[in-house]
Amino acid sequence: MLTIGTLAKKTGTKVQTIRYYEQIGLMPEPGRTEGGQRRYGDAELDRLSFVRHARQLGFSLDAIRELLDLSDHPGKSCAEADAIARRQLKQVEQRLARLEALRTELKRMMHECSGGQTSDCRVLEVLRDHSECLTDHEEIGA
Amino acid sequence: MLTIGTLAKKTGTKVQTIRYYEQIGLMPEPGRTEGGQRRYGDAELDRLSFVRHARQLGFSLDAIRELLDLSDHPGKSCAEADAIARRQLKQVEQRLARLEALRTELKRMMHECSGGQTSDCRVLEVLRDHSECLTDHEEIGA
DNA sequence: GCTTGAACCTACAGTAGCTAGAGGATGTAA
DNA sequence: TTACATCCTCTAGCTACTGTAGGTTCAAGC
Repeated sequence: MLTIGTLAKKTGTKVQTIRYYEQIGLMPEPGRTEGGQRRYGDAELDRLSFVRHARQLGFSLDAIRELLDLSDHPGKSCAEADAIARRQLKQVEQRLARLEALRTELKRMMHECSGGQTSDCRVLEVLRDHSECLTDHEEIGA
Repeated sequence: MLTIGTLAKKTGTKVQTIRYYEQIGLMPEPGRTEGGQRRYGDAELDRLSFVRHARQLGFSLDAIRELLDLSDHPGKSCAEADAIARRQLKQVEQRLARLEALRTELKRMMHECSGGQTSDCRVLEVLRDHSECLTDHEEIGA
């Protein structure tokens, strides 16, 4: 039986985050001691590891909920899990593309900075001059 | 004199976002009509364009505040603006590296998916098996 | 058995950067 | 004058946590 602190350490999670996951129904309500403290078993350790691993791969909590559901029903089609992963990959690739564009523009901007006063600063000038801006009001999801 | 809606359209911002920027002090309080509606001039249009452009480049609102401050004081050293941009570039490159790693792992995961039942699903299996996880409890900022 | 102190508990507030909705007032064109 | 798009304020919500206050429980050492 693990305390919440031990579980936190084993999974690289903060204690509050575990309680938060419980609150939003991602983790089950665990057993308690007489005094009311949470105690966890291996099932919870596995589940939390799954969640954390998926988070590290950038899956949203909603996507993780779906994945956990699939995982809980071994008879379901693998295609759904694959679709979720595919969606995730697409998102990652979109972000990559945008970040690469940002890097290019940032580098260009800085490259032209003369090092003088802000009145001559290319960094500020580029930001000021939206006519040089190539994007057409796209949002940034960083 | 521009209404808030026109300003929003011209800069690709939502009306609520402009009011939000005013609320947090990023945009000045504009003049009002007798009836209390906001009216904007060119200075505000420029400032908002600057803000949006910087946001598109991934700068945080705090960083933008600093940049605006530098922009308002033409005598200050350009080095500060350069440092902010450099910090931003570093962050972008860190995110890029992480996203690239994610893409690799996602692809590997999906590549091995057989398409059968979830009980044999590699996607779920990889997520379950944290021994295969190469990262050591790093957080994801995606 | 008693003390001590780390770790636990709940509840609430705060973070970034918006976005959405309710319910009502204003501006403008026909 | 009337219609209706747009504006106003205020409040709450979103994601995914994180932090704090004020109090309780557990386990180890004496």
